[in-house]
Amino acid sequence: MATMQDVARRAGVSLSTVSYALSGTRSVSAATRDRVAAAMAELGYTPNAMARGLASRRSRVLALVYPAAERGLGGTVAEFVSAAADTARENGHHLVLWPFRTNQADEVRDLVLQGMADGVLVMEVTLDDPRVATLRDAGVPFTMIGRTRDVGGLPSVDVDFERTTREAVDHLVGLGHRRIAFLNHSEATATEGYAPTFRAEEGFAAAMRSHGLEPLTRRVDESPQAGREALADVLADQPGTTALVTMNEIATFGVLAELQHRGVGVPEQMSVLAIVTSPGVADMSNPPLTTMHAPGAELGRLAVLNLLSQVSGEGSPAAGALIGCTLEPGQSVGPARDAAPASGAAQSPPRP
Amino acid sequence: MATMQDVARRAGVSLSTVSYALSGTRSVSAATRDRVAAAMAELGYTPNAMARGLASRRSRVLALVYPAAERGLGGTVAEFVSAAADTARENGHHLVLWPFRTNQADEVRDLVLQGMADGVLVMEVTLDDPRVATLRDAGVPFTMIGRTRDVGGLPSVDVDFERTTREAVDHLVGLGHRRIAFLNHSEATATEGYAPTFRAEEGFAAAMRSHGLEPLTRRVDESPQAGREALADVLADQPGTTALVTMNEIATFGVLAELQHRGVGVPEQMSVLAIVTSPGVADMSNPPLTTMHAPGAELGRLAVLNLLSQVSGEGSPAAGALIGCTLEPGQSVGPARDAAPASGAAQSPPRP
DNA sequence: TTGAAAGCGCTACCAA
DNA sequence: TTGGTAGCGCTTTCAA
Repeated sequence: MATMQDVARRAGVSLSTVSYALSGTRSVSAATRDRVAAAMAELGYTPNAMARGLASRRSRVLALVYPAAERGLGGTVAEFVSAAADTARENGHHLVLWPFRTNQADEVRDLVLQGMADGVLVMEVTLDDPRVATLRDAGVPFTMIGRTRDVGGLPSVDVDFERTTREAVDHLVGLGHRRIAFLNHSEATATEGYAPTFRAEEGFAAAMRSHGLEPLTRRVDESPQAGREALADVLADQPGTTALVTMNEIATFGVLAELQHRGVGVPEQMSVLAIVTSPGVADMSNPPLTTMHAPGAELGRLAVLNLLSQVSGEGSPAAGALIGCTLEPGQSVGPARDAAPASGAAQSPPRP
Repeated sequence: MATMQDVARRAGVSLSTVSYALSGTRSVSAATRDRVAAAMAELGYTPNAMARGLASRRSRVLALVYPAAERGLGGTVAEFVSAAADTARENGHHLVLWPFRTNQADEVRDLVLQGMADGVLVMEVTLDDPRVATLRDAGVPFTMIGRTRDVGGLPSVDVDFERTTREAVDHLVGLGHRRIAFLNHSEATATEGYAPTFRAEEGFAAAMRSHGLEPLTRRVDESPQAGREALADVLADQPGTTALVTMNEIATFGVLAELQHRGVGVPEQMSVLAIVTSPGVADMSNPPLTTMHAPGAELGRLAVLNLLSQVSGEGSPAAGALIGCTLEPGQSVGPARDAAPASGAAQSPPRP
């Protein structure tokens, strides 16, 4: 392997000039720069990341910690990772996914303390996430994707669940729907402190009440079968239901299958609005789903920029950013079935 | 940050003794070892990974390259990653996931040439994978998960598709099934050279023919809707079909929904055997699926051991390992519907 | 069983 | 605009 010293000799310049030509840290004449570049090409020079890291005390690696082994990695996370990796690269960094389990807080901290990474993006943050406390106490630069119960000014980016559920409800109410049910993530996610389950549920309830409507929520296991059962459950509890908001992709498949099985037309007799979805799910069903697409890419970009601003010590990172989902029209949402014929749909009183 | 020199002073020994005490590379008296350990604890010493990497010319990082941004990361890959990470850790290494796209072969190579990683695990290998050629030519240690068209003695681990499909067919034939259809991955995966699509298809055909049966295969898009359509298609083409082998999880959901919709009992009238599945899918349906579980964990372990043997230069790594799937009984496979009533199930002649 | 010291290949400061 | 050089914190050989 050719070293920087080899390049310097070949180009007839000093080692430091090669270093500066490579990093652009100080100006180098065009002529010199060309000769250095030529020497590098001729020798097939490849910089040594360890040496650079040791000398500069920066690895130029950002660690994304995500419990991939526990959760898999869906479309939304994939969009996040993709955008985060691109943003990191544009800023001269590598974005690397470190498959640590949620209970490996110390290992995550040590990554940075040992200099393998300059900072951490923490995904799947729970309401009381042990990793966050550990990183904060160790003074390790990090940005949360999601929020703990008590955000306390810590840097974070997250889906704006309040806004997303409100827009979902507003959209449906605007179409004349009054009896709307929310099919949430599972009870298991709630038990383990998965924040979106709570934030979306609260947001949905608040939005419904702001319209004078009663929220009906069900927590549903992540399986098609559970989706079918949840639909049956909802229709038994609230027979007049004309619209569903779902935040559970796999269960939504079951819901659609069960609706078809029962001969309930979508969207003629039942509207289905899938929120916080990943790309591609809309087209996995017939009719294509109307969705509110999670802002994975935007979150990834913001999270990396936030972390870089901490790592570079430049500027004060925004404490927290909340991004809403984007409504993407499909064919699974339409006017309420009794809204068109009746004179005043929005006036129809709730049943006792 | 305390350095090794600080620890040495505090323990009253030389720097090199601290290094040896830490690495165990040469014997250190118990007394000395204890004093070094105490000094480390008192100072809160954390070793510097960059310095160690520079001096030893080894990063102790294994890079797993996987196009997470393009594919997401399902249960099988999650099991693989988990086992690979554990095996790496047991051997003093980190396993990190580097989100490179399939066309970023040079970037993957540079990872190792720059010393950020010691070797590469290449996932989602296609029949003609550009990354494999690049890594081979650069002399970078790597192990494929999957196989190119021409394996040529390159280190690899893979699912044994030939064996898995044969066992699947044997199992069904043993239950009296004669008309068996295979629902494969999509045409799109075939177009991009995704090897499992071909290997499974060929294996299924060979297994069927070895029983004197005619293979019927359909390539199905990865969506529930496509699964429903594929079932309709198969039943139209081959009305007497009594069993399905599927290698397409999402489509399988649609198949089950459509079967229920048509009132076709599972497994009384139709057996469904899902092969190369990830954990959890079996329980996502009712009745629970009978599956052949992909050996993700075993592949992860073997892949890391193979790569480590290359990196350490010790022993010759096994060129290739093929692991079959494990049959996991569920309730979606049963005797052929016309086998039970008839006198000799296995003897029932194929219809003309 | 231990110590001394020569690097590993860079960055970045101090001079010129 | 360029050169010289002192580290960065460790591993590992050579000696004792």
